[in-house]
Amino acid sequence: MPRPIDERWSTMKEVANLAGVAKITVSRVLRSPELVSKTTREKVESAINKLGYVPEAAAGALSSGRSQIVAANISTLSGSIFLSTINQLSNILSKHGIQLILSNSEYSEEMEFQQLSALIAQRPLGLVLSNAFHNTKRRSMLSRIGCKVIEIWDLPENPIDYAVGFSNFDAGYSMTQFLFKDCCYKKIAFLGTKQGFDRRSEMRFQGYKDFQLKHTSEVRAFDLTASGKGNIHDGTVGLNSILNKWPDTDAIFCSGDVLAIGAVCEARRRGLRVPKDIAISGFGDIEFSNEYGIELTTVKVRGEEIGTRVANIIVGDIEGAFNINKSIDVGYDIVRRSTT
Amino acid sequence: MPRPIDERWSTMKEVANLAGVAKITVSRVLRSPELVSKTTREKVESAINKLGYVPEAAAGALSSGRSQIVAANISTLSGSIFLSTINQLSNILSKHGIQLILSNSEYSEEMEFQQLSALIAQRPLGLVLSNAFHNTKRRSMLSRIGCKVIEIWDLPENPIDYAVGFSNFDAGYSMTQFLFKDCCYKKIAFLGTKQGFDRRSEMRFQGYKDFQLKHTSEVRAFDLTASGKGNIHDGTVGLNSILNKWPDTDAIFCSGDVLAIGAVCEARRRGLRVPKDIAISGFGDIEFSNEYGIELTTVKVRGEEIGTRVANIIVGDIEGAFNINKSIDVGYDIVRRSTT
DNA sequence: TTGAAAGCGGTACCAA
DNA sequence: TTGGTACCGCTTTCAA
Repeated sequence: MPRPIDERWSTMKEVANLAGVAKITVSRVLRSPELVSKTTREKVESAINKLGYVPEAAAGALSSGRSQIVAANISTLSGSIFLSTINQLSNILSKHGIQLILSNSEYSEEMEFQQLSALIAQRPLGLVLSNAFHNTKRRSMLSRIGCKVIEIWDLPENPIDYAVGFSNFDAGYSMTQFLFKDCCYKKIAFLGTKQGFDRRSEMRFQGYKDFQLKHTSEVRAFDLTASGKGNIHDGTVGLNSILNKWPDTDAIFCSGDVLAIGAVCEARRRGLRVPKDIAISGFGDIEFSNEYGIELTTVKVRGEEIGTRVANIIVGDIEGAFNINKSIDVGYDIVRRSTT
Repeated sequence: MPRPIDERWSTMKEVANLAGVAKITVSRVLRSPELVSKTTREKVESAINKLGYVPEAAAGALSSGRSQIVAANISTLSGSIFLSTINQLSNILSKHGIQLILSNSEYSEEMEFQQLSALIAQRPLGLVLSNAFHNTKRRSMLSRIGCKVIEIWDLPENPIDYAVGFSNFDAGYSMTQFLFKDCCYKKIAFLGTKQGFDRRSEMRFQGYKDFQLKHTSEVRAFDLTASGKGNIHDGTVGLNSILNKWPDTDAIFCSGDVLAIGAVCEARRRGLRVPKDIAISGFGDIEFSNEYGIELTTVKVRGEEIGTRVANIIVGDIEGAFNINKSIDVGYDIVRRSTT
C-alpha cells in the first residue's frame, strides 16, 4: 500500500494547538527550553512526539536570517585527497546540527560559477573552497558573500576570509631538498600538473623549480596539464616520458601519491629497481600506498586536522569567539619509506 | 580592508524597484522567462546583474513547498565504496540546480536518528540511504517522510520507496560458487562482518553460507563485527585467525577489497604464495587494487551507474515521468585476476 | 513565564 | 503580458 504522496508534515502551529499553548512557546521549547516552565515544556514535548513534528529548516532560516548549512566545493570527490578533511568537517558540524552541502567542480569553470551561485543561494554559514579563485568575477562574488569563506589545502597570500592548509610551495621545495640533500639524488625530475586549474600542484612545482634553480640550474618536468587527472595511468606515461627525455634521472618527485604509485609500478615493469635505479616520491600520504606492496616516500598532509580547524572557525564564529588567525598553517611532514 | 560583516544581499523587491516592475515579474524572469516580454526581461536582467542578485533558496522553498535539495546519508566517507556513486549523483543533480546534502553516520545509531531528523528538516526532494533501516522508530519516521526514499547498494525485500543496487546475497553466493566450481577450491572461508550495522556485508555472508551448506556442509567464517571496520589490519588479523583455526583452507572470500588486500599482504609476509597456497578474493573492485602490486579477484560493482539511476529517479520525478521500477538491479560481475 | 503581531523573501493564484 | 494579494512556517520584538 503506497503512502499518500501529498502527506504533510505537522507544523509548529499544530503542535501548539495540541499542547494548548502559543506556537512561540513551542519554538522556545525547541530552541531555549530553559525559558519555559517544566510543566509547559513537558506538554509541548509530548505533543511534538505525538505528531512526529520536525521543524522546517527553510522557514527557520528565512525568519531568523541564518541557515544551518555549510557549503563546500571541492574539485572532485572520487579518490580525492580531500576526503579525510570533508569527513572530519562533516562529523563535527553534524554534532552542532549543521548540514554540509557538497558540490564538486569536476567540470568546467563555467559550471563552477553556476554552482557558486547555487551555493550562495543557500546563504550558508560558511563556504569551504579547495580551489583558489583568482578570476575577478568570482572573487568579487565571493567578496560580497556575507559568510565566512574558508580556503583549504593551501595558504594563499591574501585569503578572502580564512585559509587553512599549508604552503604547497614550501612542501614542494622541502621534498626536493630532501631528495637532494638527505637522499643524495642529483638528477631530480618533477611529474605533475604545472599550471592551470589545480593551483596546488602548480605551487609544488614552483617549489621544486625554485630549489632546482638554486642548486642545479636544471628543471626536468613532465607536465600533465593537458592529458591527465593524476591517475595511475598518468604515472605510467609520465615515468616513461621522463626517462626517455632525461635517461640519467635518478629520482622523480610526483605531485600526487597515485601518480607516484603508477610510476613505481611502471618502473618495476621495466625491470628497474626502486629506489636503486630510480627513486620515486609522492604527495599526500593516501591511506593505501603504505599498506600494500609499495611503501612510498611522500609528503604527509594533516587532512583531518584541516577539517577540524575549519569546523572550529565556523562553529567558534557562531559561538561568538573571535578568530584571530586568518591563515592557519597545519604544516606537513616528509615521510621517508622505501621508494627513496 | 575587511568587508562589512552585516552586508545584506539584495532582494527581489529591490531588483523589481530598480527595473521598475513588480517583484513577481522578476520571479518570472528567473523561473519562466518565456512568459515575459523581451523588453521587460532585459530591464530585469540588467537590474539583476547590477545588484548581483542571487535569490534566497530558503524563501523559495518555503513559498513553493519544494526545496532544491537531495539528502544522502552514508555510513562513512573516507575510503568509501560509495564515492563513485555520490560523485556521479552530485554531478547530475548539480546540472539540474539541485544541491546535495551529505551526512555520514560513522558513529552511533543514536546519532543517525538525530541526523535523519536534521535531514528531514530540509524537506529534501529525495533521501538517499546506504544503510537499511530496520529499526521500527526510524522506519516509521521514513515512511511518513513525504519524499522519495532511495536505498542504495542493496536490494531489500520491501524498499520503502525505491532501491537501486544489487543483491548482496546473490553476489556472495556467486563468488563462492565461482571459487568452488570455476577455480576448484574446496575449503573456502569467509572473512568479514557477519551481522550488525553493515547489512550488506551480512548478506554476502548469507550468500556464502547458503552455497557452502548446499555443497560442503561446512561454514568457515571469521567475524569482524566486534573488532573491525574492514581495514587493512583487519585483513591481516583475519587471515591469521582463519589459518590457525582451519589450516587446510585453500581460499578466502573477503567481504571487502581492502580486507582482501590486507589478507594478501599478510599471506605473502608469511611466505605463502597467492593463489597457489592460498587464494583470496575481495568485493567492490576499488580503483587501486588492480593497478599496483595486487591484481585482486573481486566482485565488480557498478557504483557510478547506481548514482546515475538514483539521479534519474529524482530528476525524472520532478519532470513528471513515472518511475515504474521500485527496485533497480544494476547487477555485478565476478572479475578473475591473479589472486585466485 | 507566556503570547500577539509583524515580518523574513519568495511563489501561487487570480485579476486586469 | 503584467500586477496585487495572500500566504508558506518560523523567529523577532514587544507587551502582558
